[in-house]
Formats: sequence, structure tokens, C-alpha cells
Amino acid sequence: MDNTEKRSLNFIEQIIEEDLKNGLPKSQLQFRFPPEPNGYLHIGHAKAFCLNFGLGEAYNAPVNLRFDDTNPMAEETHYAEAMKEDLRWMGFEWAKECYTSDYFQQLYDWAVEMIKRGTAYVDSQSSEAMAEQKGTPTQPGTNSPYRERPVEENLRLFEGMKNGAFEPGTHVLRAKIDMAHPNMLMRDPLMYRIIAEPHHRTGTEWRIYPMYDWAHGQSDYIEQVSHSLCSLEFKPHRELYEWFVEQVYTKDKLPLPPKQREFARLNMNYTIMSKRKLLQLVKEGHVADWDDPRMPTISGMRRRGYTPAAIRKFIDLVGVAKRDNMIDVALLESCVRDDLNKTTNRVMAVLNPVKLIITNYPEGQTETVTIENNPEDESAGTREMIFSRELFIERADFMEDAPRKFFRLTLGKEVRLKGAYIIQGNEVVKDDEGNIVEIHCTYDPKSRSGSGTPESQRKVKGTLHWVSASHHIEAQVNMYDRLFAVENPEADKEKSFLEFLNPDSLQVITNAKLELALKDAQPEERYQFQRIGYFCVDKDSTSEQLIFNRTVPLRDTWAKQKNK
RNA sequence: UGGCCCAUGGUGUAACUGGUUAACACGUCUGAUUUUGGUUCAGAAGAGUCUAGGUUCGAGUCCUAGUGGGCCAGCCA
Repeated sequence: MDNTEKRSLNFIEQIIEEDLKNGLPKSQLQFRFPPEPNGYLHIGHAKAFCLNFGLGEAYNAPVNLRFDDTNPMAEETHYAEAMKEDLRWMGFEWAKECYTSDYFQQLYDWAVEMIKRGTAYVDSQSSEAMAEQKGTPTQPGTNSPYRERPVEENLRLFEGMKNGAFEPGTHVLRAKIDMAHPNMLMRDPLMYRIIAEPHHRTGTEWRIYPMYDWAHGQSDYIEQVSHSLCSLEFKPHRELYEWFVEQVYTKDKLPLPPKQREFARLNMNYTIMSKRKLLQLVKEGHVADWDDPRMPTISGMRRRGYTPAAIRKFIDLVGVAKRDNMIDVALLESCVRDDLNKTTNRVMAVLNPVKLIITNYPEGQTETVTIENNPEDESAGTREMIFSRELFIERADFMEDAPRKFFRLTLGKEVRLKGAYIIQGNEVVKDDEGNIVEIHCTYDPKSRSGSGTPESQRKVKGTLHWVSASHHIEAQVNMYDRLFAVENPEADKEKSFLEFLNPDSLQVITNAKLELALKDAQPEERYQFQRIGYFCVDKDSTSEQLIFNRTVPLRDTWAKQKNK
């Protein structure tokens, strides 16, 4: 990274700098990325992992990947595997692969200590009764009748909970803090509940599972994480987080108390970030799977054709602060275009073809033209295309009654065929319903690209992409658009977000005409379809059935003109 | 009705930590270049920093109040 240009620090970096200045040794800097393996990583998580891993890179500090697996009801191993794959693809390396479940025994031992010390107790009421005693934000709660249970009884019951002597819901372990505390999280929060479900890593070894608040801070503490970064909604948890760490703090063994700080999560328009809702989209079949290219998941974006570089750049531009935000998806698109423009080869693809016949071009003749692969990168070289009498061009590139600003093919006007000749439209052939089936034109034999003739240097208003009618391959092209039709699908309190799904988020083109160079295109390869957009070969693509996914269209000022 | 957090062009972030005409990116709009209506280049519009007080020689930055928004009453994380 280029550090010569000084950029301002975000507030998290400022906190770290401050801590360093106040004596925290740089060697003690330690971060972590703690996803729960109950879904796929999405662009919102990208903010969190880019922040943490980015800090690790900037300060040369270790970053643990920690799966926060305290709830066996929702967590599954394949989610953890997918998360690791996504992080690797993004180019991040974690210091240690950790699991909160690795600390279950330690957590249990600490809980027993707290019981002995009188700061935790077993409650045996229904969840409804406890909810009632909890009070409200404006009213204090009341003490549980079990709050003063003798230590011995607590110990016996807690052990019973662990050993499976009780059914789920019959007992819980609670921290004894203050039922009248203004912060509701401090009103004797639950530490453990009984869950009968087998855990993806510990199987049936445990029958009790720690709650987030009890497990998270302690895990940070065990790993000696210096800065534990999470999103804003955990701000009220900070007080509890610190209270719990104090309960188990042992200076000689684990000297560094972790510090939780909160930043605003990323929101983006025309999509959703809720894992629950994304799961619903998958389960109800509104999208194909977690890696559907319309999903805001990392794997979906990978399949769509996004690059790690573009995603990292995007996260970098978005910044880190504490106010709620709604990022314009246009920024993300700008980042991919910027990356792909420099790195991707141009090819010609006609998505909605109409036949073009050059009436003065000899029948049966073909010739080879040479075309640059990437005007932004000379080292990308050139390729050859076969030119012939009959071609396909884009239907939208011809208009019979064209407005003066239409820089494409029309009758009586000249236009260039990219890398080949200048042609002039002469007449159209229509079917009974008035649809154009053929466009007849003539070409100027002296105007061949690169020939250096005066004719070839003639300025024409437009340049079209094309493909030979007899020398091309066909492919499926998935034209993806935003998943939702409105900026904020979750804003309407009356309607379900599902009602705002964009019905046109996927349009499948089954027989697009592609130039021969694409014959052996391999999954995940990216191309720019000249004048159309950036496309990525789908992972299910084969040489028999090529499939391309549209990553993002090119900027289109002409389309904008038309809409005015 | 309580507590906590937040408030800078359309969007997202800056502003040397109290010091010139509030900056950058995306977006928008001109114009130039261009064998991609892409890219690139040149330029423009758009905020007086939520409001009202206060402290200060000086406030986007500090204080108070108000307004607006967010979070908190899962045996989710």
C-alpha cells in the first residue's frame, strides 16, 4: 500500500493510535473477525472483515478468524467452510482459526466460579415470567424468586443442566447484577440455556450453551484481542461486556482486557443485508442459492464477476464512522468498472441480433481482421476475427427513423464496424408483421481498419460491434439487474420486503452470438462485451453450453439521453 | 415516558484535533478526445456544517437545551 499520501485516520484507527501513545505495546495489538456460521458472508460483513484484516495488515498484527458458534440450532459446518473460502478468495489470511466452542470448558469453569462467588444463579422460571420481571426501558425490573438460591443448590442445578438432567426451558444460569439497572442488558442477563440440539463441532458433549454476551467478551479475552470491533447495536452491550471480563480477569495469566468499540454497519440501497431475510430468499426460491449472482453475498458477487480488488476498494471508499448510512450501489458499480476496465479483455458479443447483409461484399468470401484486446493495456495483445458478407449486429444499433443524435446505423448514413469496414445502410427487409429481419448495406472496400488509406481514416459518427453470421458461437447470457425495485425494501412497515423484489432482476438470453475467441472461455473468466458491459463466465458453464453472467453494464450516457 | 448513540452538498466520508474562501469520492451537468455513446481529459452546479442559545479574539469542532434519526424489554448474534 502507498503510505506516502497521508490519509486521515478513521475513528477506530484514532483509538488505536491513542492506545499506542498511552503505552499499549504494538506487539499486543490483536484483532479478530467473529462471524456466526449460520449463513453466508455478505457485503456488509465485508466492511467488518476488511476493517479487521485491514488493521492487521496496517499494524502487522494477528487477526483471528473466530466462528461464534454458541447456538447449535442455526449453525452448520458448511457455512463455516463457505466463509473460509470467501475470505481466502478476498485475499485475507487469519492468524488462528478459532471457535467459541473451543472455550466451552473454560467458560463453564468460570461460570462455576461466579456461582461460588455469588454473582451467578440458576433461575427456574418460564421465559415469560422472566420477561415480565425484566421491566421495560422506562420501568425497573423485579428480582426473581430464585435470585437468592443458596450457592450449593445453584452448583448442583447447574451441573445437572450440564449433564442433561433437565429439559430445555426448565432452568437457566443468570448473572446477578441489578434488576433495576437503566441498561436492560444489565438486569440479570442469561449466561446459559439448555439446548438439546447437537452442536456442529462438539456434538452432544454439551447440553448447555453460553449466550452471546457471556461468550463473546470472554473469547476475546482468552485470545487476548486488544480491540474487539462490532456494529453499533452492540453499544449497550459494552457495559455488560466489561462487567463480564472483570468477573474473570486474571492479570498474571491473561493481562490484556479487550476493548469493545462499535462502528456503523454497512447498508446499501436496492438490496438487503439481513441474514434471516437472505436465508428466506434462498429457502423460498426467490433466488437460486446463496451464491446467486443477485445476492449481496461474497459468493454471489464472485459468481457475478466482482473482483476482490473492487470489493476492497469499495469498502475503503465507504469509510468507517458511527452514523447510520445507506451506501449507493452506484459506488460499488463504479469500483468494479474501474477495476475491470483496466484488467479485462474486450470481445464482441451480439445479445439481441439482427442480420446485416453487405450486398457488395463477394459471396463466400471471408477475411481475417485483427483487433486489440484492451485499449487500456497494450500488453493484452490482439486477436483475430473473421469478417464475412453476412453478419449479426445488435438490433438496437439500427433505426429506420433515427433522430439526428442517433450515432448508429440508419438508412443512408455511414457507420463503422469495429475493426473492419465502414458501411452504409441501404434498405430493410421486414416480415409480415413488420419486424426487421434483414438490413442491407454496402461497404467501402478501401475503408478497412488500420489499412492507412484516406478512406479508412474517414470520421464516422458511430462504431458498431458485430459477429460473422457463419463464424460465431452461441451462449446463454444472464442479464442480472438489482434484486429489488426500490432503494430500501425494508423501509415499509406494512409490506414485506418480498413485495419489492425486482421482477426483471434476471433476464436470460439463450442464444447470444459471440465471437469465436470465446469458445474456450473458462468459469470465472471476465470479459468486457464491447459497448455492452462486463461479463463473467458462470461456474456451471461448459464448452457445450457456455454461460455468461452480466456483472455490470458499461456506463451508458446515450441511455440517459433517451430517458430525458 | 427512561437510558445510550448519532447529525457536514443527492450519497458516503474529510477538515492538521478551536484557526484562511468547508475538502475528497460516487452521483449529476457541460465541453474536448475517442474505431466502445466505454475510458481519458478539462470544467460546472450543488452544503455555510439540524435549530436556538452559550464559551471564545475565533466554533463544523467545546457546553446547554431543543429537534430529527437509530439502538435497548430473544432461553438470537
